[in-house]
Amino acid sequence: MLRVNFIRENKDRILKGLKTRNFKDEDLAIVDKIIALDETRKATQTTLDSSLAEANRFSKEIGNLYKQGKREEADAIKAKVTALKTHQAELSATLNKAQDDLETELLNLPNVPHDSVPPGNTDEDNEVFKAWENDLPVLGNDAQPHWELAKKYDLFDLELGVKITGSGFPLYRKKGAKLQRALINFFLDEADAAGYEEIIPPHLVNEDSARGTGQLPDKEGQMYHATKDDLYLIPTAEVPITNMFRGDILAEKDFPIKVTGYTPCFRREAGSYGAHVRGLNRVHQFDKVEIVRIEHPDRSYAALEDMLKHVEGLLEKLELPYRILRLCGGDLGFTSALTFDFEVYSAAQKRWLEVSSVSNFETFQTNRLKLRYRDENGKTKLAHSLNGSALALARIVAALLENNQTPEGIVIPEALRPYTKFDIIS
RNA sequence: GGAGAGUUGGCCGAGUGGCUUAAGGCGCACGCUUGGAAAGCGUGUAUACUCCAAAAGGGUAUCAAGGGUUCGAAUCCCUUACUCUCCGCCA
Repeated sequence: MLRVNFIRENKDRILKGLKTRNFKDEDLAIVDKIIALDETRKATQTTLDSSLAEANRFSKEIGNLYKQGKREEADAIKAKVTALKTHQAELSATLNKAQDDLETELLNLPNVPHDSVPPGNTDEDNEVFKAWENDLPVLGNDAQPHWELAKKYDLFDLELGVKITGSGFPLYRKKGAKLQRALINFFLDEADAAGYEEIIPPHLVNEDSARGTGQLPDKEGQMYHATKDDLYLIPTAEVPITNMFRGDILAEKDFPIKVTGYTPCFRREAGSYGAHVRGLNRVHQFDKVEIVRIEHPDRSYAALEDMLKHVEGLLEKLELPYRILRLCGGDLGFTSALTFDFEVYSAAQKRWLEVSSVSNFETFQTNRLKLRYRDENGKTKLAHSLNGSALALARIVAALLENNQTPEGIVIPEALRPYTKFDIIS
């Protein structure tokens, strides 16, 4: 959520940003609407405040008059206060409505894209920020997609997942289960070595948390909702981790804040179907190690670069062909200012699979979260928040299985062997 | 799940309707003092919104959250959340 004052002061920038996100001309009116609602809110607030001040003065006077035994004078003033209160009730109804309307409109306004965000409508318009310079792996004609390999080596069982839960809930077994555990530990160790504090957060969050990072109301349909207790299953560790700092006022010396955590992620993915969702390409539950940073605004883009380097390092150690995309205006998430997606090449499917998304949200999340810091003048300012997958497992597994298949079995990359304690799946 | 007791500023803690502009203490910051430090003394010490061109200075709201009673609520009433104790269930 953007601040109203920011919108007032940067109207042209906002409009330009909305155009990058392909807003139609008639939809740009939202900006003026927000400013108008805020005018109403301010004017009403001022009137109400002075009326309240008057009533407060009267009340104090009544107390004094009673003490002096001047009951009649006190009663006369009481009547005045009663009259004021009727007016105040109206004003506060107007104020509440203006605030609610303003909030609703603000929730509909996405983040301002960074200047480097390219124009475009769909994922096909994303800019290849860093291409894979080497040759892509070419497998023989007998190469199998990961869902076939999983059957061959008994690595995961989708039918059993269906029996236990439903489609999209894979059950990993044997070396498939061990591979999952190995990857999680590998990713966590790498994040730890890069200075991230490891935490294990709750896997269900309350409504305030879901709102804080922007899952509500934007992506309500994406989350599993435990209605009896009004809790949400987390779609990513970003939600509990970033909300650790909700409402905090940090000191400058607290920066940088770097936190990592492994969690399962639950996503409803309503409406998904077809060949692209086969196997592990798109599932309702997957494992992910997330990295989150809370940064000083001056250093958030340096932090973003640092995070890209970290994710690149992981993919290089896993020896997977990857490329980095800079998301275009049409594909950029609602809350993000700048997002880089990482894709690994799945040689058997002959397509790129998204395995990581690294974003700078600037103050969009921290405004909702009320996550601030005190600057050198003692003034509170909004911090910047960033996060990235480092990494999401299911598709990494898919690519590893496919790319590393040999007649002898699936070869485990060198860096992962200390974790799997086996070199090959055969 | 049942019964009871609680929730006050960064922290501890007083506060049973107007003397609260939330006492007192701790912490923190600055100053005085000191060769330097400690102690001591003094001053200051929340957040949000808002008024003012700005600064200075005002106003409003906030004592877990929301609602109510009252001219007036930290204080009385209702609802919810959370914490603690005991019981039940339980890895």
